[in-house]
Amino acid sequence: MPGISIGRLAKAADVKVPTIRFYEQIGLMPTPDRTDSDQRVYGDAAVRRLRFIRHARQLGFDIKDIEALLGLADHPDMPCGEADRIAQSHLTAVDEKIAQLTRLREELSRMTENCSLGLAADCKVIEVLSDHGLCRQEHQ
Amino acid sequence: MPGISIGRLAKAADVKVPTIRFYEQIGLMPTPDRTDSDQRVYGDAAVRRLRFIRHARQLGFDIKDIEALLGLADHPDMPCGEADRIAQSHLTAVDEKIAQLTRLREELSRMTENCSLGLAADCKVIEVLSDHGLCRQEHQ
DNA sequence: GTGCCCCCTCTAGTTACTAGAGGATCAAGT
DNA sequence: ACTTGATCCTCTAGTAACTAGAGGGGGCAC
Repeated sequence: MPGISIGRLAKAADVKVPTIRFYEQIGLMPTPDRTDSDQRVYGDAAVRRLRFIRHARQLGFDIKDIEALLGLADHPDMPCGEADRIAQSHLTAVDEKIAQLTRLREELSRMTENCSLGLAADCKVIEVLSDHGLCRQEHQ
Repeated sequence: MPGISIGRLAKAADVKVPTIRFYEQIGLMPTPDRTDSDQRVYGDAAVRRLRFIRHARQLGFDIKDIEALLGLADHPDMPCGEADRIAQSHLTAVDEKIAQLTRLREELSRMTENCSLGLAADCKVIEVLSDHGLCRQEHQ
């Protein structure tokens, strides 16, 4: 009675089928039982684990971090400082990325606002790209 | 008299040496002249082109877009609507990315703020990851 | 029994580089 | 002239996290 196919697991966790096989291959998902005809069979634990993974991926955690977080989720008796540390450091990275993209947005916006839509010779977009000195922002 | 090595070009445009060879391989940089001992020799045009590429990459343009922009930069007599279109669509993509990251930031921030630093069993970070329903924001 | 969809494995492709092996060449100092 | 260290060469493989495709087997409905 219990046990769902890889396709049903994929739908249950909103993850594509090849991605599940990939996660199994890299050891992020455990190797499941198989039917006589070699088809994978999953239980509730697999659904929960895969949902956890999917959610963490959507939040931008990389797979190493997810492994660590899953390890903590599997051991509720362990202190969770590590989970907090991972989430905090990811938050910092996201903040930096936002700041960087905001600076780029500025420069792109200036480029396109000044574009005369005339000939390439007078194009601000190309001019700015050609001469870094024309851009006021510093890149890191 | 004229002509610099790949190492000098790398410094002049602030790009790593292997990256230049990679750009040559994919056709983004033209194949340079060589010395008798087969070492690459570059001129001013290469410096300008590589600086253009580097700046565009810093702004997040992908290599296909950079090829198109370089094509326009090489032909100042062409209309520049295409350059504007590329830059505009990249600007839109950057805006979307910023919006998405800002939503993620919110959720991450809520996760870490509520973390009690106690046992994993009570950890908000792990709890939120385990149950998507706990997060108010929708992911796309 | 015959579609049709789902499942299997395995390989290769994506992006934009980066790292390393293994060897040749150059420029400077002694 | 010799040596030393930096720089150059080619080629292969690795990175992250999948995605796509080839080529074939299995299961269920009509």
